[in-house]
Amino acid sequence: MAQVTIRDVARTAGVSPATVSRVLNTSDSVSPDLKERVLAAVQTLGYHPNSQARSLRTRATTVLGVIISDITNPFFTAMVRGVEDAASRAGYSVVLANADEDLRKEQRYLEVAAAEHMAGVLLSPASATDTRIDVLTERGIPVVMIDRRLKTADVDWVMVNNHRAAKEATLHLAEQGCRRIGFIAGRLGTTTGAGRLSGYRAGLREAGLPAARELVVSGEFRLDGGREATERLLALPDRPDGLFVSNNLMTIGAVDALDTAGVRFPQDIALVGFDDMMPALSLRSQITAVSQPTYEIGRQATELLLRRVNGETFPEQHITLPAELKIRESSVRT
Amino acid sequence: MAQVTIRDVARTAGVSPATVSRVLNTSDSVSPDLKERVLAAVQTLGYHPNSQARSLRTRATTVLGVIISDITNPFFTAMVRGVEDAASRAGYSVVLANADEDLRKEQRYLEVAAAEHMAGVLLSPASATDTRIDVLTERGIPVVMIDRRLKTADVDWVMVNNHRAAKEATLHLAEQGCRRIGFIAGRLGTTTGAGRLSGYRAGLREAGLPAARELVVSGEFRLDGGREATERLLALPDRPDGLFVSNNLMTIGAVDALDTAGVRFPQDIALVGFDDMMPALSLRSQITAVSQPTYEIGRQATELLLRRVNGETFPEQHITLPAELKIRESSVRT
DNA sequence: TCGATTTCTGAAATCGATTTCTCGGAACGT
DNA sequence: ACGTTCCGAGAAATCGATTTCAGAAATCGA
Repeated sequence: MAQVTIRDVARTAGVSPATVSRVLNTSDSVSPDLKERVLAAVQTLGYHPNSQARSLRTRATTVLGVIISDITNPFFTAMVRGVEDAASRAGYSVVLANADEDLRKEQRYLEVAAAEHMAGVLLSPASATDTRIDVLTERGIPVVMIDRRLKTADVDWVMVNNHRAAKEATLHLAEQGCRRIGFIAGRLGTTTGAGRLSGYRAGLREAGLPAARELVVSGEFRLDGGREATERLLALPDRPDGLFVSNNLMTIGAVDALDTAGVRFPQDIALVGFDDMMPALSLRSQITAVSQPTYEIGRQATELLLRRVNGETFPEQHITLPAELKIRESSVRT
Repeated sequence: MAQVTIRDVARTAGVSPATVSRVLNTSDSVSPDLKERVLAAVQTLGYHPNSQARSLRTRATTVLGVIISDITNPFFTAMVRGVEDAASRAGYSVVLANADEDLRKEQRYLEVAAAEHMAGVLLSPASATDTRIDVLTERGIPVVMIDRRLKTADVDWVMVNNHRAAKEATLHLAEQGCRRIGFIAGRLGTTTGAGRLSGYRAGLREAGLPAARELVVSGEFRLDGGREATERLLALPDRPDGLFVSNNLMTIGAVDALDTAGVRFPQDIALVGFDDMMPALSLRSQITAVSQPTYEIGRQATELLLRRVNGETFPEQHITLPAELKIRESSVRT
């Protein structure tokens, strides 16, 4: 119940607090005799240093924060695996916070990260323009963006080229003979949402297809958003013959809507998604999708962040990892 | 870059640090004039109190820790939603840690929670017998177990009655005419794993069915674990005619194995799972499953924890929430 | 052998907040 | 009008660690 402090250890070991600290932290030489007494006292008392007191003094912690925008999206949770592995290898712990695509919550967690003096933060911002990371940068806490960029701050990031990947996916649909390709966009306020949309448009242009405004529907990056958007596309007088959905959860919603409407793929409509589906969906049907190296994004972002944390200075880093279009049944017309 | 401290605020406001603290925290009366000057200084300097210094002094934080055993399991992430809502309503922040069913990682995070002096911790222990929460209880940090119990400590918990739910599910399969019901168990070292197994056995007994040892196969609470276990059951000379899978991810693996082997459900084998599947799987086929009130578990556990955090003392609380067997296509024989 | 250097250790300062203690002046009662 | 209470605000102690500083002892060199 009562907190065991360094003074208690010092007293039972018959030394000063300074010596205890030296034994536990520094490589300063302490006589073997005292060292042993200190370690014994630590053992018997069950002493754990108070990390708040420590980091108040040293101005350093070994905790990294990860603020993601949707914890129920397996894309993010897979990425966190990469983060945790890289962090624990370097002796850091990782705490997660779920901003839930909500700017207010996000800001709250950024403030928590600052107040707790976290060593560094990985952030997937809820908005490319409205998210403010000043509260961290002002205090010298390094930030690395993952998956999404922030347009209003110069900062490191690690992600895939969403524009290019979306363009490729669109061209693939065109090659399959699609003439009216519907696009289900996510939050356009994020760089992923916007980048994928512009990639889709570029793909249409390159394929020589007209860009019909009614073929683009946007919604939240969630299952329901995908379902509703698909329903709207299916309600068009001239239905699309191809469909590109720009997020994994939305793709599941889209499949559901297609099933409900009795629209088959790839026969009636060729379907391409973004991000690997949770394994579950692959059971329903093999769905063509842009696959991102999620684990690698997490790992590399963390290693970059740790270099900043350790005080290395180097120009802003922008790491683009390759995304791969995995062509499967849902988009291939025989 | 440089940290703005309470002294800086005090200096620019022309008052003492004590007065600044009083303005910001207490209800102690401060003359309107000074109060205004302090608030102005806080504004212009962009002062954010250092929460480490504060909690070093007050011995209190407003951060709750949630340590879960598998962040990629949507069961847990749904539960976290309930936690976050209840916590933020009370002005607390939530940080997550992923122990990954690994006792060493779990212990590390428990130590982090203790060292960071978190206000309270919600824990879903990796083991019912080997997880040690002393590091928290010794320091007076309240802990509430969620989803899984700990046998070695007297502590509050919130969960469903796994034994009863599993028994009900088994009886349901028996009612559908199954005579040889296979059971895919999860980690038996957890109370959920063990409780579901004992419930299955009780169900067999009550239905008057023999308990064949070879019909029980256990594995990790993961997709692969479910797939492999199912393959082993299908390889039996006398195949089961019913299958009860004790976890959601495992159920997905089981469906995959059944598909691959060309075994149809419910025709060839009646199937029941545990936990709601991620929405994705419901597309594949409507699967009968024991459904848990995940959000409620998170919410109630958090409210319980917050009562402890606020110093209320009351006897150990054990809250059992109702699980519901949702009967769908996969188990119903016509 | 004696002074200079190194090694080890403890006392005290420090990190940034909160809170107790203290004291001067205003308000109050009789 | 005088003594007592109350109130507001600053000085200083405190939380639990690390780190600088300084001094005693031990080691070294000539």
